[in-house]
Amino acid sequence: MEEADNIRQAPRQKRARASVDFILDAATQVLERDGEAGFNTNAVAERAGVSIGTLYRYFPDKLAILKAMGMRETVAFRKVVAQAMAGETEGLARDRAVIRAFLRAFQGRTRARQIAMMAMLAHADHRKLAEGFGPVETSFTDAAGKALSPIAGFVLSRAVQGAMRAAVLEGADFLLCQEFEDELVKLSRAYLGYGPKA
Amino acid sequence: MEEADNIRQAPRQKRARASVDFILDAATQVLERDGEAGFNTNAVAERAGVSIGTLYRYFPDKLAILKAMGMRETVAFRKVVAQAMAGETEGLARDRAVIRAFLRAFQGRTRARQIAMMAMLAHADHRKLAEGFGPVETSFTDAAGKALSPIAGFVLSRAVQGAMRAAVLEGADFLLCQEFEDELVKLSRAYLGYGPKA
Amino acid sequence: MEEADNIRQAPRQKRARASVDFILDAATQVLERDGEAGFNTNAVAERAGVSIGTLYRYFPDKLAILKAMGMRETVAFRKVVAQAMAGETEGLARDRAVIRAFLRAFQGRTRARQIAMMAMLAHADHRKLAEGFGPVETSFTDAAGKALSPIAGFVLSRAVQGAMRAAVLEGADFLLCQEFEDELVKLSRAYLGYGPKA
Amino acid sequence: MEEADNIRQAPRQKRARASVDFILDAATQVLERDGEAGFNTNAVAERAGVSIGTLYRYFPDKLAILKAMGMRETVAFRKVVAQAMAGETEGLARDRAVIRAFLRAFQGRTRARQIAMMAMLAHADHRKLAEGFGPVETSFTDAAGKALSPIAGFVLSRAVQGAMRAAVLEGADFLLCQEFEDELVKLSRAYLGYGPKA
DNA sequence: AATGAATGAGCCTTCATTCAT
DNA sequence: AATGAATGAAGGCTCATTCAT
Repeated sequence: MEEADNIRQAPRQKRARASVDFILDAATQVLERDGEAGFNTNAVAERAGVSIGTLYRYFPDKLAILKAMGMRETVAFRKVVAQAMAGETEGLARDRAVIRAFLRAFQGRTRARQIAMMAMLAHADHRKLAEGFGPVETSFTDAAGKALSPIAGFVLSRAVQGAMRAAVLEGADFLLCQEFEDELVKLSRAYLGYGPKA
Repeated sequence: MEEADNIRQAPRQKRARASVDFILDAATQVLERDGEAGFNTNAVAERAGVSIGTLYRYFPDKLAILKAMGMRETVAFRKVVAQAMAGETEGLARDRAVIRAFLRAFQGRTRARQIAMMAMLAHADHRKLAEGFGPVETSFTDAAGKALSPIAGFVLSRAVQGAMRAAVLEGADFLLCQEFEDELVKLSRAYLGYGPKA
Repeated sequence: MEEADNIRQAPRQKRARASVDFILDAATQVLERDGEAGFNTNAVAERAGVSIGTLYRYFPDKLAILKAMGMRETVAFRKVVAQAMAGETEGLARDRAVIRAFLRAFQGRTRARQIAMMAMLAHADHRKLAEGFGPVETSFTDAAGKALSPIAGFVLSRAVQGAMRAAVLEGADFLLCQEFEDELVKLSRAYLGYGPKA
Repeated sequence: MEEADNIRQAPRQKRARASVDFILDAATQVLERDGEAGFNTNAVAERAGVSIGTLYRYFPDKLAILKAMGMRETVAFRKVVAQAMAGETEGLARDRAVIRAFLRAFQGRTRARQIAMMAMLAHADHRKLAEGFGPVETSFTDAAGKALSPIAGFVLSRAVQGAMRAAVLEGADFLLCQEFEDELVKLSRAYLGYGPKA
């Protein structure tokens, strides 16, 4: 209801809501299959099974689709993070849970995600994309129990994500190795001042 | 024989060498001025002061220009890193020197660089771009004097760069603050096991 | 049975009659506000406060709206002319009354009318638009009391209107000056053979 | 050289000059054949025998073509008028010569011209189109040898042209009759105060 | 009768690339 | 080697019109 920013017409009927989702799904698929070069409105509409006119009913222009994809991913990511933070993932320290959740998101379709991620990085509003970090940043406390400064929170969250993104973008083969996850956790904990063995 | 991947003809004469540089300079300027949308071969050629035909003598296609830009930046970055690593920057610890060199590179043209960086991230070959990290990764040793594992080297270098990139991409206003630099250094040292006061 | 040429369904109910008028009013406003480029069926329907489907109940296609606008203007013009001819405008010679009535019609919204007029000129059926001249042409008599030939009637009416239209289309600033009106009257009378002082 | 207003690139080579003329000729033909509805850039380019890209090399957009057509017609009209004014058309009074020149211009392709004229009226810059009248207006003198006031000059020139245009637009069958010409001349002379038999 | 979501033909325009000069 | 006019495939987008509800 309040995501109308990039949406031409708030789709209240379920049919309309479905159209938006079809289009976003189709956009993801097109991006994964053909890369950014093949990402054009006609292809997306066709893949979504809607007419080009319908596509333009819900998105003012091509870029808005890309942005909406970014937002949808971000929202999904936030949910995962929130779950991890809430300790729902039992038996795992929260930091490890968040990192693992992110890494697992790429399971199986690494190459495809790489393209989609690059396209998104190129066009999305990084400020908005980053909003999801807010809760993560503010929730961390260092070994002494002190809350992080805003800059420290920024550094930690972006550093961990930067390493994970780089692994995806560079097609690193250790993306799903345990050692990689361990090192990320180690980075986080070291920064927060927990002992190396924590 | 030594024809580079993306260069049609190895430019041996100085005039040709100059043309390539003019084109790359022009490409950077166009990207900064008009964003990726305005980045087209005709604009680049015009800005470079060469004909479109000449541009195509040196670059097989548009993408090659973007890739070459990425490579040139990378080479420049490597040089800075190498200098910092060599301790040429007197009175500064090597790690801090590298970080500072990177941060300073954005001084004054943050917004422009953001666009250029996004475009590059979207199209460049991340594997090749990352090659510059090789020396950095392998040179670091932890507090115990032990060399880092490849994955650990990867995590450290990408984490630091990830945080710096994010600051640029998100338009963070603390990009040139001392605290930001300090936190990056702290991140690096904590990960390597140096005491928090190091 | 009495289905007008450009009207799908003779609107007998007042509500329907009102819809047609709303649409025509809206069409005029859209044309004045956005020019011909912005003149599309969706915009007209929205401005009229009816659905696009309803618009198509009363007009078979877009062009019909433009034609109906032209006809409505013509009818209104005829009424003014008839009044002037009937001497209802007291104290003014009939010819001057007709000319003044036309000129006054543009008072206050010159620019808007210019666009509307151009659009109408471009699409309307000029033969039909001109029918309103019939009574004017045949009613004039020359100084000797002889009726005008059809061609002479045509020349006189179109000449006067041509000068007035040109003043609107060229944005002449003397549109409402007394001298302009005087010259038009003079033209008319001179042609009819009345002395220059008439 | 100074018509660059609507021309993207001053065509100095003869080939380029020819392209512009081809395009303008083609535009006229398309307009005459298919009306304004069929007047699209692709059709014009095809008819002109040039690629759509070439068309856009010389005209920034579709409207510019229409405007250039208007200007070309105006320039041609000016030439005819100038000739008539210069008395080159021997044995004919100057006013009659101008009128006849205009009327003859429609010979043979009345219907086609009507469409073209309407399209031009709808989009052209009427101020610019009217510039050609300058010399005509200022050259006329009344029966007493006195120059006309600006407004009187305007009224005379637009009145005569208005009647002629109306004949074209309404498809009048007397367009080329002698009586029509005679009445136009009579209108002009009566207005200027020459005796009815002049 | 009214609605308005959906359709899709088709238009304008861009720009990577070629090649005759 | 360089030039730059020409090409034309491709794609973003509009909007007149339909029809299920």
